Amino acid sequence: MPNNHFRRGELYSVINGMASTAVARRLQKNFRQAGLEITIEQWSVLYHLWKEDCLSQQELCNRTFRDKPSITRLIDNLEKQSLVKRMPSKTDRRINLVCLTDPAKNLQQLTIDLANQTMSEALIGVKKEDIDIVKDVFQRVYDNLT
Amino acid sequence: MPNNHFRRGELYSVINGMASTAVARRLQKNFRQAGLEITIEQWSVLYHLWKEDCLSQQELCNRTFRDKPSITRLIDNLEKQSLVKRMPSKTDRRINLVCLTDPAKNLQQLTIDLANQTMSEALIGVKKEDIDIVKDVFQRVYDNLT
DNA sequence: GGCATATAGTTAGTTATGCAACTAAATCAA
DNA sequence: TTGATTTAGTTGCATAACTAACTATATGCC
Repeated sequence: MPNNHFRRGELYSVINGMASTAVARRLQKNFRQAGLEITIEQWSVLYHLWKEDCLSQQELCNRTFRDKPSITRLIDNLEKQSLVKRMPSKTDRRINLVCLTDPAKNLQQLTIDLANQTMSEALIGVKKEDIDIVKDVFQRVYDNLT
Repeated sequence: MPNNHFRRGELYSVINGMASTAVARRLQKNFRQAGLEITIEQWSVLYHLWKEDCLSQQELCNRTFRDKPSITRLIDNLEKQSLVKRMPSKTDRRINLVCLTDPAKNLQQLTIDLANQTMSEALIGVKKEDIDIVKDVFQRVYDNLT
């Protein structure tokens, strides 16, 4: 039983260490080699805006699983690079709608190709069913804890 | 096919966002509620030292999947809290062996119990076989990229 | 022995994260 | 309508991450 218990801590350690470094690092590297100055965190925000433009910061928090200060600062940095603009909502003056600029729209295809390529490299030898299981497990974990 | 491709980027987004925040945040919170002042990153270093004490910083890099500057500063902070000590190796003067102090040894049982409890909460409704699949997938991903 | 190369660790600079405390606007209720 | 509560976003502070450049020691080759 102590052995069984210990393995859960280990699982945490493995998931946290591997997932959040190896893939992220490779993707970041591929971005840089392609001459792109964006971080993967910034990219994850753009990713959701490409799916649906002009989201509120709160909505970006929900979709990227980040807290509000993190999003505030990611948007700050994206705005400095002229990739997004904060547009005050007309119906609720508390809300900033975060909208893509034209340069950001042009990044979509290239960066998504790079992400696909990176994930393909990462997933060599992994069965499609297992990928679905990983997604289900993380969804369940997220639901359990929030 | 474009749709299929898009889903891999999404997978990255899901794994990175969910795994590295929800579980980590909960575990950190449980540590703090128990009056422990350590971060989960610091804990992950201690975790490997409890399994094998007096590892070199390079060995801690390998086992925690972190780079050298990250480990340098984690050890700096752990040393400030008197949880580890850097001991120069007698056979190779480049090497610091990182060794646990007595206070750190006393933290082992409590923090591992908290980690187990957190992972149990996180994994409610997840089948044991699926947990093993997740571990295998992440091992494979890590091997593919390093 | 002596020089090139590899390895262990540190430092500096930028970005990101979490938490707590804050402002401003909207909503709800008496 | 006014006063309390909720929601959206920002700011300050501490820790952690990556990269690149650095020092110091060890190893390998001639």
